[in-house]
Amino acid sequence: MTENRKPTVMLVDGYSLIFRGFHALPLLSTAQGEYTNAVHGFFAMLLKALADYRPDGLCVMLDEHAPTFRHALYPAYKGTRKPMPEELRPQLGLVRELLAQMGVVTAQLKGYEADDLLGTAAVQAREQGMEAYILTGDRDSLQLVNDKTRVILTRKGMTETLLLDPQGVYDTFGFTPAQVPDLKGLMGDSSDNIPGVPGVGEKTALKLLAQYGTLDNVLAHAQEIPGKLGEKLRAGREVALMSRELGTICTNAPLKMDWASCRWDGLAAGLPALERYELKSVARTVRALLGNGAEAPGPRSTAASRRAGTAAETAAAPMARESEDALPKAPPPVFSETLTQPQAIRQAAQEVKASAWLALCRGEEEISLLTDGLRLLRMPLLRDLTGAGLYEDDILRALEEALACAPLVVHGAKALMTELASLGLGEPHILFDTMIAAYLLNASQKSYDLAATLQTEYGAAQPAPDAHALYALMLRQQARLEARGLEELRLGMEQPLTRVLYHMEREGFLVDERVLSDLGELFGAQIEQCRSDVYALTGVEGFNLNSPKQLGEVLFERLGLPAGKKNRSGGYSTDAEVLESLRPYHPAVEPLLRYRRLAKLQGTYIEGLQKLRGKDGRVHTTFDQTATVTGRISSLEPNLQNIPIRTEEGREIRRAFVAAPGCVLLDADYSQIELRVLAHMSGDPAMCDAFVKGQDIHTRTAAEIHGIPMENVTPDMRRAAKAINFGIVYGISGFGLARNTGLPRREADRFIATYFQRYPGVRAFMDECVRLGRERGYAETLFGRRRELYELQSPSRNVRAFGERAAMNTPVQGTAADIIKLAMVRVAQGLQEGGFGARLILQVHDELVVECPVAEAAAVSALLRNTMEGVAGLRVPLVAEVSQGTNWDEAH
DNA sequence: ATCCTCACG
DNA sequence: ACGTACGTGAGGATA
Repeated sequence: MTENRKPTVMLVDGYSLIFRGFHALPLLSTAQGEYTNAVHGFFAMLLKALADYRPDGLCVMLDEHAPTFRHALYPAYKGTRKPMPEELRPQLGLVRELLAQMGVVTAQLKGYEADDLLGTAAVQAREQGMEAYILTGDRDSLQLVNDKTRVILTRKGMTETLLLDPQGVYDTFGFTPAQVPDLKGLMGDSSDNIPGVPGVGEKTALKLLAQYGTLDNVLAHAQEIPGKLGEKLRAGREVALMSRELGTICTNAPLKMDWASCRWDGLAAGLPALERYELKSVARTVRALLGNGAEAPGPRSTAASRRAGTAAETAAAPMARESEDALPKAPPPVFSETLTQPQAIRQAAQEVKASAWLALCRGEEEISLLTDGLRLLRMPLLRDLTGAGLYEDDILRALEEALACAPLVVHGAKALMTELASLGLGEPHILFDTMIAAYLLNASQKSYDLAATLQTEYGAAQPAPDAHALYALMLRQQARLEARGLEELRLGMEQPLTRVLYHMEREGFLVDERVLSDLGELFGAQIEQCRSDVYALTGVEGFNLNSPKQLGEVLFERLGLPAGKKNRSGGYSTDAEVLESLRPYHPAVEPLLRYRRLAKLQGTYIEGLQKLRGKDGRVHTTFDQTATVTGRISSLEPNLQNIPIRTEEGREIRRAFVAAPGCVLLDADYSQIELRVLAHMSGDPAMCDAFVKGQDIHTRTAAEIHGIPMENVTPDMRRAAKAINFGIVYGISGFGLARNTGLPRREADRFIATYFQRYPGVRAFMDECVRLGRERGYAETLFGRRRELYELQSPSRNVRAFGERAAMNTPVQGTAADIIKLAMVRVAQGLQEGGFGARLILQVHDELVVECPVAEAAAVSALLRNTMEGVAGLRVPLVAEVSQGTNWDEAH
């Protein structure tokens, strides 16, 4: 914002506008018979005001359907209200739904009316140096008007409004803002059933206030007022004071405004739904509004900012639409055409450019586009356009412009963005990613390609994959996401994250080839040494050390070493655990283990990274946002989430990951995020206490288990406790703990029993996870992400037991994943808004890596830490530690 | 393609 | 009596 003016926010009295719309317009309805006149009216008024005043922020206040503090004061409050017309009721939900899709923040609070939220928010805005517009049709709000708060009063014709400052209120109505409650005290309000002084109407009330200024002063002078009026005032003193109280808007409701989330740059996301409800002119207005918008749409607000920002506010209830039959179907395209002639494509590009949104489907041979006019256009794949010379540059440019300005419905936004970039085209705006939606609806699929997604959504009767099918798919998915309360996660977390990941992929991580090749030579020599040592010490030459089969034969048959476990296909296991146990029995085991370690490092990391290092000297991983059942992201080609760190030799590889000249690497790590999430979700007192006090959690656990002071905990005790804490998060078993710690099974069992005695909240939480998993068929994170738990239905007790552990682990691992995802979106936003040159380049589940110009290091470190620690608002603190270095080893 | 092994959180 | 820690991806061998 370049204007030299204070930031402004528009606060909207939602139901006031909805009622006004309902009464001002005839009963419009959709082809399916849904009434939409109030919705239409509401948005017409809202959009007009946005266009006229262009506020920086927007928040819609809604009423809760519950008694308010005013009912406690006066049970008959609003007692004369007629029941809501049946034609109106469903429209309330519709407005909420559309607002949610548009990313418009709504606020509502049990026990308070929208007026009170308007007043509270206006006061907070003022306190924070902002100005507020209150958009309403209700004159009560005039009492909120002051030098920083103005009311936009809707008038008869719906689009006609009156902007009122204090002077304007007085000039128009003959009273000051401060006199509004006094007026109510005297004259009452029949619509809210506020009594007022019997026998005193508007005329008298205004006259009294004009003469005495305030109600208190009127009452103080009641003795001197002659005649019937004086009598009425003296008799009505109590009712006047109560009526004033009823008519006074509360400005300190327990609502904390998070202005950063009060944005309206995501309105376009509501366009498909507006089309679906046949709100054509509203859709047109949205388009026009965004088209003329001076400011570029910024990153959208996030789920947590909406939730955390208004701590006492209840989330907007999505319309429940669980019935599969009721799912909306896409109307058929009005026109479908295959375009091969330059002239036709050029013309189509113009049409596409003018469209409010586009569904875009990239097939094998062609690309298809569906416009907001439901015209389906097919044309040869973009890539081919640059080839054959068939199409000229202006077509490409027209398409580029079209794709850059029209919000897109696509399957796999990140891949598309990458592809467009490779064609030299700009970055599109993403409205709806059906791949992300499919993942949120079911994270357990093997594949999320379009064919698989259509398959899950339609079964055998799936439509052919084109842009129209994509659009229909979106409508179905959107309804199902809403019904499950997952739209917030799509709009506020996953889709914004897609863009962040895209940029991280493009940035890449600089790899110092020299470090890699030096290390490769060193390892190569040592590998050869180990190999010949193994041959010499076993007396068997030339067998393949990489072959578990050959190795097993040598170790267990020729040398007769004691075989440990078998692997799944019945062969001897030769994994590190088995080899470790063989160490004392044969001198060849030592070099063999070393061979294994080094060969892994050489093959997977040294050689693997060298192959994938690009011309820019950087490795560009691909993040897969739909790969894991828990909500984590994964990294591939190369996988940068499993770069060695646990062994000294492995750690060396990290020294090859470096910052560009003039930059440092910042590495920000969440400390114990999963255990903190567990503490929060379980609410276990001891565990929460440990984190609140900033104690070392493993030491505290050891102290609890042994019933000793923390000072007396030995390193061994701490180690065991650490293993238990890990095990707890995984869905512990005595066997697993025993195997991992080397403790006897009996002792492991005892430890677990004692643990649960000390942390009863954790046990209760785990039991509840399993119970809920069985009851609902899925596990859920704090943010509402779900994982289906098919395993709990299995006839096999092993599979069921696995399902139970997943039921316990997923809420914890998944919530941690949600938290860092949100942090990434916020960090990216913070870096952009702060104008920093620093860039996010990697995420490793609880760690973020940023490449940062040296001069920005301090500021960006603080931004990272504050953002990461501030995203969630758990009942225990989140702690992020940031360190820096010129290579990744140093920075970690 | 699938298994085994092993790198990470 | 049974088999068990949660979540990933890559490389090499084997079928």
